[in-house]
Amino acid sequence: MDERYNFSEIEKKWQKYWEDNNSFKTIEKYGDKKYYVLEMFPYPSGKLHMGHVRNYSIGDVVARFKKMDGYNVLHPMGFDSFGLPAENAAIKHGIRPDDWTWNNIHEMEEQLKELGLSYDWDREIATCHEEYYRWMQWIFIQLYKKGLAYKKENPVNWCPSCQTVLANEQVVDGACERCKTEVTKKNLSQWYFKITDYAERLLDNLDNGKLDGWPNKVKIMQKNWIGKSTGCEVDFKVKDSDEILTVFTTRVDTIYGVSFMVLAPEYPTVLENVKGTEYEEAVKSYIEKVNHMNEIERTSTTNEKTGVFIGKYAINPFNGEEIPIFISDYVLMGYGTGAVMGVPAHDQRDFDFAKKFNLKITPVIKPEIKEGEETIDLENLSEAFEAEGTMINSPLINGLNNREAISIMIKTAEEKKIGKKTINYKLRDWLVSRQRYWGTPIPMIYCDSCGWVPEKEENLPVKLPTDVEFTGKGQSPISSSKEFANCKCPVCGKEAKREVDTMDTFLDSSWYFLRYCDPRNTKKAFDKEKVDYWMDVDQYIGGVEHAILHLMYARFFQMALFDLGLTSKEEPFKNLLTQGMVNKDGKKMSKSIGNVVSPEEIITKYGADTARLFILFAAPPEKELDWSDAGVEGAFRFLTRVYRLVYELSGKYEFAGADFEVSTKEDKALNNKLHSAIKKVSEDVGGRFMFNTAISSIMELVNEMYKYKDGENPNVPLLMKALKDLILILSPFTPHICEEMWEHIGEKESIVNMSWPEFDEKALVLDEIEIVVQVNGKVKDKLSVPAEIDKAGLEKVALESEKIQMLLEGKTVVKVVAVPKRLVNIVVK
RNA sequence: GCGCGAUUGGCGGAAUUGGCAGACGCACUAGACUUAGGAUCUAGCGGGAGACCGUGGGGGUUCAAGUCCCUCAUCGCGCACCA
Repeated sequence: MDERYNFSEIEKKWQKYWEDNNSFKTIEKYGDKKYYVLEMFPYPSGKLHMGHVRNYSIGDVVARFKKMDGYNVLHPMGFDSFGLPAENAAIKHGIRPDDWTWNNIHEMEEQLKELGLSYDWDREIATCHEEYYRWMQWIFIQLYKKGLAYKKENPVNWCPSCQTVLANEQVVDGACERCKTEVTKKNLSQWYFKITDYAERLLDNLDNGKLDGWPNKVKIMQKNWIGKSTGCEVDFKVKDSDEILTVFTTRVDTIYGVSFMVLAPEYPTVLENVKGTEYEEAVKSYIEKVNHMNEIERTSTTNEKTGVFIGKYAINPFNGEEIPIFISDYVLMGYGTGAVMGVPAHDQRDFDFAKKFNLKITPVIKPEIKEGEETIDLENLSEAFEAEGTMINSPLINGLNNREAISIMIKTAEEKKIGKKTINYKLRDWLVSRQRYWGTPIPMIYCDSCGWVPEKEENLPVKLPTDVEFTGKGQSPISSSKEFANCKCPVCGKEAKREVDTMDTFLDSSWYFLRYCDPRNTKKAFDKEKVDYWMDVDQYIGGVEHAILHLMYARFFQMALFDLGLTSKEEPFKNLLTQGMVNKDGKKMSKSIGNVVSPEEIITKYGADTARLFILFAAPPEKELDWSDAGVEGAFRFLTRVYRLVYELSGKYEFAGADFEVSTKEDKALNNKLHSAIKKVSEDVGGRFMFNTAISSIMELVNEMYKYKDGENPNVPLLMKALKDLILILSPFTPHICEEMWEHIGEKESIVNMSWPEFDEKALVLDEIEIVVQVNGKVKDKLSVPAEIDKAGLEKVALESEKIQMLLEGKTVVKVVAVPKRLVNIVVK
């Protein structure tokens, strides 16, 4: 060991050692306790950023700790390697997407290895690899066979820049999640997954204890996204017609207050209803106008209500009243039935609409006014009254609380056969087709006689063609292949055509954690026994930006595969940690601001151990982390300090282990610090995920050791024991330097195979402790007392203190609260 | 608008069950060693001369509140005409 901390040599040396010795190779040990640590795999952009470093450092500390703690740890890494950037590179620079991707993967592998992460590289996967997408296609076919995949023509979200459709989840504020281009609507025939069949289960498991290890925030986001609402469908007859319009409402209690009906402009029978009438022109031009609006304009809540009367009337089935029917853009075709009953007195949107079109406002709920509150003039409402109250003007339910009225009205509607209880979800089926090249080909074939049929499983994979042109325009590049589309129907053998669309890359990432359990299987997607041994993922770590998309899709896949009998766990991720972003100067690191700190430059300047240590120490993992150059210096300084401690002591003392007594006060203090640190790190890394406080307790130990070694008569065997344990508990954070020091103190085996040190409860207990004496809750004195002193003894000692006696002079003691091991509080008057 | 979450020294943060607020680190100040220091070591470091005052503001519960309750403010995130 060099006198100087030569991090770059040390890190290279140990990275090579781990690789040469297969230090992190993992095999199934059935019956042994296992731990599956998973970090969200990266897209191979070619360069690692600080967010990756944070994500993988967290995972690595957990993996290394659990391994030392006796678990059989699965800690894999791979690449989510299908996706648009590869194709864009092809369009721009004429590089083949596969070449571009594999080059990036190799670069990123190198960078990951430079961080000293404890991955079992033998399990590495890349979703663009034939052996991966082959099984992706196989899974697609299983879902298809189970009735969970279907093709449908629908208006879909279309990104004009990416030249592809997008899932609802990929549209953010009316724009493409990836390129921020405004999304338009297009009518296309596309493949969907029936995720809505799983809405209830996806929702249930958020609350039934299965996902207790998830952040509440993520669960709430998913709950909102699924958007369950329970209500009632009611049939309204159209006057002078056979047509029935069914509305969906959560407030059937207000049905006597209905004064109009609104349909979505896209409602299928609208044009038919106005055909040849005086309303036709106005209705058509309104629909035209709405079609030209983008998502943001259309859904803006600040917009004044617009709409057009279509010349027809509907009949309220409860009171026979005739109400005018309008179309308006505030009613969405995609939710409920696309038809809404207007109750202006008790819904703000309906109120705004009624005001605009001078429609009747009939109050049917009377507020219960409490004393001191302002009364509400129901006859002259200035806004809708949306709170609870007592039913009025409603023959069937007058006098009831409106909540009770809801269930009675649903029952009545069902009895009269004019409606039924309904549950609606905001969640839509998952659109999985993409009109792009660099993705898994959808293994479906269209035959004029047989319709859509899946490719035979023995013919998988359906390989991506290579004779394609990348123009960035029009249809999927795959359709430019001369060979690809032509095939034989797997059922009847006639000429048939392949699907030329590829799968959304979110499918690839919806089961990769299962493939890691059995990554080289050429016979199956994964072996059930292996998956059952490793799953579920004990700790999943990644950015909160995946709270809805990836994390919901993966849950859906896991459930569907569970239903297919392919796995025994219904949920994939037992515990989830969402790490915060890495910022610089309070802002997101970005090229345009020019505040990007690259992992490479930090590793070159300080080494991977310092980078890891700083990033874990600077903030708790869930919080945002502000990059600080001074903070990195501090982390580096600490490692140098540890290194020097080992170097100095090794030159002075023998490391041979020997029995020792912990006798002096100084011995006890050091021993106490040592065992407190072991305990703290065990708890903070093993359970709380507070790496910052774990590291700070190690720093305290180092400070104490510096103090101790220069004191009088240091107890050498004790010091050596502390040094050894120090290296052990620091090793998950900064593995390279710890291996080096470990070797230096004469240990023969790699530190990754060592057991986690145990702490001694007895060492944590001090003989003498300091307790606080308060008078009226204010600290007035501190006393050193035997740790085991009881309540009465404590009280006695406190009252005998000189300082306290002086303060008590002339006052009456009302009460004394004594809490052993903590404090005494004397209440006086 | 609705739903989450946050607010603690100059800064990042700690205080896990209501029990000494400010652990640990950064920055800063003084000193030591030194030809020199952006190395290292030592000491100090919330405010106030002090009694005391201090965890975004106001109120409450309690012997005791950063922690529990009410209320207001600011910031961040998510959803957003979902009937």
